[in-house]
Amino acid sequence: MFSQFRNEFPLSEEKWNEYISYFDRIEVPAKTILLKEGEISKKLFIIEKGCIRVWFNNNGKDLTTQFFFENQSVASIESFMKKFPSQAAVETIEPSVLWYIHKNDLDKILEEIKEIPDLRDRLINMLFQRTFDYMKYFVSFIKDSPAQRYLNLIEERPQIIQRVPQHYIASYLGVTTVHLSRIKSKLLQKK
Amino acid sequence: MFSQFRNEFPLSEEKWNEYISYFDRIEVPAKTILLKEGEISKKLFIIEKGCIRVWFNNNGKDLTTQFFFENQSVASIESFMKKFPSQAAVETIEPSVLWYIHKNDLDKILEEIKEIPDLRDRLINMLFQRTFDYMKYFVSFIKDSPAQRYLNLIEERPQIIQRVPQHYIASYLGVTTVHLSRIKSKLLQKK
DNA sequence: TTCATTTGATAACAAATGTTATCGCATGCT
DNA sequence: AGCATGCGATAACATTTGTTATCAAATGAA
Repeated sequence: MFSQFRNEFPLSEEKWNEYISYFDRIEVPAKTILLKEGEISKKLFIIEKGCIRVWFNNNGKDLTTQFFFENQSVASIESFMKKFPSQAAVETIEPSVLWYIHKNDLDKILEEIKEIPDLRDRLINMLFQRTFDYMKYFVSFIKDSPAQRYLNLIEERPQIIQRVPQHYIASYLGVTTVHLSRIKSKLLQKK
Repeated sequence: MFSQFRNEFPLSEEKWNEYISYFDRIEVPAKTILLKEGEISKKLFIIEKGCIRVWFNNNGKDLTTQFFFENQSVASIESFMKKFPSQAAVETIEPSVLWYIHKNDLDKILEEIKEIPDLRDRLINMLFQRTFDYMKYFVSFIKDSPAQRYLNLIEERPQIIQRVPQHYIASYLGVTTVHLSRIKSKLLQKK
C-alpha cells in the first residue's frame, strides 16, 4: 500500500518504517459508518480499495459534500485538526479496504517532518491547494446550473458517475433524485 | 494604520519599520477596479477605510463572492500566490483608503518570517482556518434557503447588510435582486 | 431461486426562483 | 433647483426545482 509513495518522502529507511508501522489495516462492508455526526474525529483513513463519502445530516435529508476513492486520505478535517465534534459523518459506499492512523501518532510524525523544509513547504502548498479547490467548487455551485455541474462531473470526476449511487450524486449536486433523473433524460434527448 | 498590529509581531524595531515601509497608501473613489478579470494579481491590499468586493463575471452578470471591510487584507488569492490570471475582479464599493504591497516585497518578508516558528505556525493556522471558513460557507449555501442565508448574514455579518448595496448582496446570496426583495418583504410580513 | 430492499425513472402537481417591465425614491452632479 | 443615474419594490408571467406517488429494474440475502 505505502511503497508506491516511498520515493516521495526524503526520509531514512528507519523513519519510513517507523511511520508506516503506525497504520492499521481493516476491511469493512459498504455503508459502514467510520465517523458519526457529533463525534470527535481521531483517525485519518487512507483508502486502499473502495470509496467513501462525507455527508451532513440536514433535517433528516443527507447532504453529501465529498467523495473519496483509492489512495486518498479521508477525515472530517476540521474535527480532526481542532478536536471539535464533527458536523459531518464519514461512511463507506462500497466494501472497502482501509488503513488508518490515530491522531496522536500522526501529530508526532508531523511535528518531526515539519523540520524538513521540503516537506514543510509541500504541506503548506497542499493547504493552499485545498483552499483553491474549495473556491473552485463553490464558484461552480453558484455559477453553473445543476445540469452543467452534472456535465462537469462527467468530465472531471468520471469515477463518481461510474461508482456512486445516483441519490448520493444528486445530493452532491444539490438537487433531488427526481430532478437528477430529469437532467439525465434531457441530456439523452439532446444527443 | 499598522501600529495597532505592532505587538502581534515578534520583530525587531528595524525589521518592523522596514516591512511597513514597503506599503503605499492610496485614496480611491467608489467602484474603482483594483484588479481586472484576467490580470495577474501583483498587489495585496489592506483596507484602512472603506469596503471592497471580489466578483466573477458570469455571462455578463456579476457574481460577488466576498466582501472585505476595514483592517482586512484583500487579493485575488490564487492569482496572487500562483501568478495565474485572475478569474475574479476586485473592486471598491465605497470611497476607500487603502494600503498595498507588491508581491515581490511580500515574498521577501514571508521568506524571512517563516524562519520564526511562531509566525510560521500562525500562517499555517490561517490557511487552515480559511479552508474551514470556505467549507462552512459552502455547506450553508447548499443547506439553507436564500431566506435563511439572508437571516444568517444579518446575524453574522451585519456590516454587509448595512453598507453593501442590495444587488451585490443578492448576487452574494445567489439570487436575483427581485428575489431578494421578495425575501425581505416576506420577512417583514412575519414580524 | 425467491423475496425483500435498493435504486432509478416518470408523471402530476406545488413551490421557489428567474425574467422582464414599470414605478418611485434617493443620490450626486452641474 | 433640476436632471440623470442608481437603487430598490412590485407585478405578471415563465422556468426551474421540489414533493409525492407509482412502477420497473437491479441487487442482495435466505
